[in-house]
Amino acid sequence: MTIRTRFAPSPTGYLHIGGARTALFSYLFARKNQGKFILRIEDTDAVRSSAEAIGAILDGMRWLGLDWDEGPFLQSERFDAYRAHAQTLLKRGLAYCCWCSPEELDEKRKAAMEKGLPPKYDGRCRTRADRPDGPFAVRFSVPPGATSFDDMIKGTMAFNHGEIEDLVILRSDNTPTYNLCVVVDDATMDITHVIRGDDHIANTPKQILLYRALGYPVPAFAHLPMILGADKARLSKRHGATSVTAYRDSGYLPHALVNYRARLGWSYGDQEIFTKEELIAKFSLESVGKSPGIFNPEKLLWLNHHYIKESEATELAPLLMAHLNALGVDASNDARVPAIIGTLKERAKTLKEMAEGALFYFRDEITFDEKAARKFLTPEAAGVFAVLSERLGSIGPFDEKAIEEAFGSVVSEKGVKLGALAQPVRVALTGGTVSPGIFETIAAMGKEKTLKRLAEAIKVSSRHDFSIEKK
RNA sequence: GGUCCCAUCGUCUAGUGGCCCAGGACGUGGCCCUCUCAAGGCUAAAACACGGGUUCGACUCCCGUUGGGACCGCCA
Repeated sequence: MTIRTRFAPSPTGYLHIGGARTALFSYLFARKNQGKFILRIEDTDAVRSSAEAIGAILDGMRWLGLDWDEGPFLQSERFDAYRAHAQTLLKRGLAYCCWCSPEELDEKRKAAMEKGLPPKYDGRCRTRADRPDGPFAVRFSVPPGATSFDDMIKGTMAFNHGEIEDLVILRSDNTPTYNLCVVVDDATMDITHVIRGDDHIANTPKQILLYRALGYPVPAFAHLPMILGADKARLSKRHGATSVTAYRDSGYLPHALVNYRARLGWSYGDQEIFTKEELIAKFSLESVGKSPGIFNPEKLLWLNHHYIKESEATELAPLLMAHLNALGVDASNDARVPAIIGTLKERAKTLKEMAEGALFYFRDEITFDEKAARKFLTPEAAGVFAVLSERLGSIGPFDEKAIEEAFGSVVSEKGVKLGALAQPVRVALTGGTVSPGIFETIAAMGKEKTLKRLAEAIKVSSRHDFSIEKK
């Protein structure tokens, strides 16, 4: 039997960081077992679902590389199937019509909650003989007894039917509800393993009852613990960016996100870094933990930085363009880009940071940090810049080695330390005191731009008057 | 309130009765390297929630307590 898993988000928002992990685990489990991974959109709530959200979810899934084998199926296109199943239940006497109004039930529920009683539907219409006019809903008739199942993550779970109310499966407007839809879909789509968040645990016995009433085999269940925010509350907008596309826009690499989330709740000994292939080969539901995990942005950042460092400059280049564009730089025809990325990989934790750090390479005019300029762009420095400029202008291949030699010669002639030369040059070229190594920076910047900047710096330094910038 | 789930460093986790006075990773501190900032190397501090059992022996098994969380919809 081929293993079939599914990810079934409701399109009421973007692909959430928590939902994406559920998707990831379902995906990994299917791939590990040479199974199929199905995508289904649970949009039975017409009011809260939107086409934009569906697009955003598909977008997020693709970006993360979670390719699905079948779907996306839309529940809104399968209403006939759900209604037919509800009719079957009605015919078999396993469901009944209910004329109670939602308002009335809502009041009863509130009253029960206040008294500290379980807010359960009293089953009033269950034995009702008459068929009054007006709209009615269809409820599943929960039989007496108890239901238990072996969760692949949490272990054996048992529920008394006394705690389960007769759930509505068809609303009074003839639309199906969630529990009916999942069961019908999972059954007819031959889903063998239902992997989802543990907020669905309480639904599971209801669904098992539905499978049985409908005569379908019951799939295996695996309930994943939730991801919480730093305050141990369920992850929400308050915890910062939570949609996967927001991470893309902030300069995260998709695999960093995948790797991070795989390790949140799952582990493989002490290993932290996994390629996608390793994840697939090593994943198992047995090694998924039972307890909820707290989302740690710092570690994600570390992983992202790790993957930036590991990536080739040429593969990062196209990704960086978008972030440069956002800062008003079009570097698409600039041949220096790979070399520039090479200088920034070690110190940019995100692509966004990298773009910001790369800005000085592209600007026509640089603005000097006032404090730095005051300290380093002195008349003495102007003299050194002139000598250096001459040296750099005469070297053959403009590479790091030749540049270092040029610096070496100036250093020994002037009898100064390298630092005393490097810092002023850094300010002259980048505008500030922080940058990649000075030789690699110069090499990446290119001869032309370097000499132009030095010439400008000589002018500024000779004057050594920054009163204009001072205001 | 009821039902259910969970519990190892601040965080993610290893650990399936002796290998553990508890290992790794992020973060934090220190040192080294060094042209700035990083990166890298070394190093330090940091945890088995509590109380009872079971056992020759419990982080590991059982019970209770406490603390977190989820669910209780004609939402999904």
